[in-house]
Amino acid sequence: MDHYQTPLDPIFHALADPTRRAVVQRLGRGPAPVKELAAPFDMALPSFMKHIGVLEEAGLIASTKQGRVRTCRLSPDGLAAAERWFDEQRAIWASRYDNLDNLLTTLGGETDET
Amino acid sequence: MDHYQTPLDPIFHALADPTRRAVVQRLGRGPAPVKELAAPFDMALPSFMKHIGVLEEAGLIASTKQGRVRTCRLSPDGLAAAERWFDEQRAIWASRYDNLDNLLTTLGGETDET
DNA sequence: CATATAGTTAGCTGTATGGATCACTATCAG
DNA sequence: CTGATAGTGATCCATACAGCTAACTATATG
Repeated sequence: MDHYQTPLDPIFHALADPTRRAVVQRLGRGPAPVKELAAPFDMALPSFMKHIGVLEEAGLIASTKQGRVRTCRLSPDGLAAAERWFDEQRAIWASRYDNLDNLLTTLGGETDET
Repeated sequence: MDHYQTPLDPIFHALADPTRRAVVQRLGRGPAPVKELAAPFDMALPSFMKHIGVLEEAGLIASTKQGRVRTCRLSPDGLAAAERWFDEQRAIWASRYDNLDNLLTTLGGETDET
């Protein structure tokens, strides 16, 4: 049961770029062909395609080619993996505050919450 | 109304490295001096300090120096900013499904919004 | 068939990144 | 004062990254 986790490095790396985050955001509204995705950006197509490649490698998007058009869509698993990491962190802080709370409680001898 | 938002680029970039994520995770359990943070990693101190620098620049951690010891602690704002981005994305997907729902409803001939 | 469209492949380039070393400062312990 | 400890600062190096152009393939379309 190895719970094979999506590697976070490429996911966060992919998200560390405004162009790529914008693409993710746009795809959140639904699938789109590369050409349309590229339109808002002042960038040569090959350069833009690299971003698509990075996103796809990271498992954040998926794409299929039909005729000469490649359509991209969001693949929520990647995002979910990243969110999971944040959840873990929050769990850690939480347990820390619990401990602090326990400590204070122990020291104070009484739990007064107001 | 500029709502000066913490820039996401450096935050995600900082998180795109296992060493740095590990540091964040460790600091989630409470503050620690650099030396202690560096211990688990097989890396020269100056190299490790760069990671600390990246995290601090990104606003993910803060540090203060007392005597010759620099103590680092988590600064939750950075993490929060990143999480906020995920929240936005989820909101977008959600509205998309809403639209799909509306569309289907419209096609069905009735607008029912509970 | 001729041409436009949508990607793809293959380089090239400047800058950033992650690592190392060496030399240095500043503090604490005897 | 002497030495050890905890960071800093200043390079240096190899690799990765983000952008470019130019040339190519493959699919529509007139």
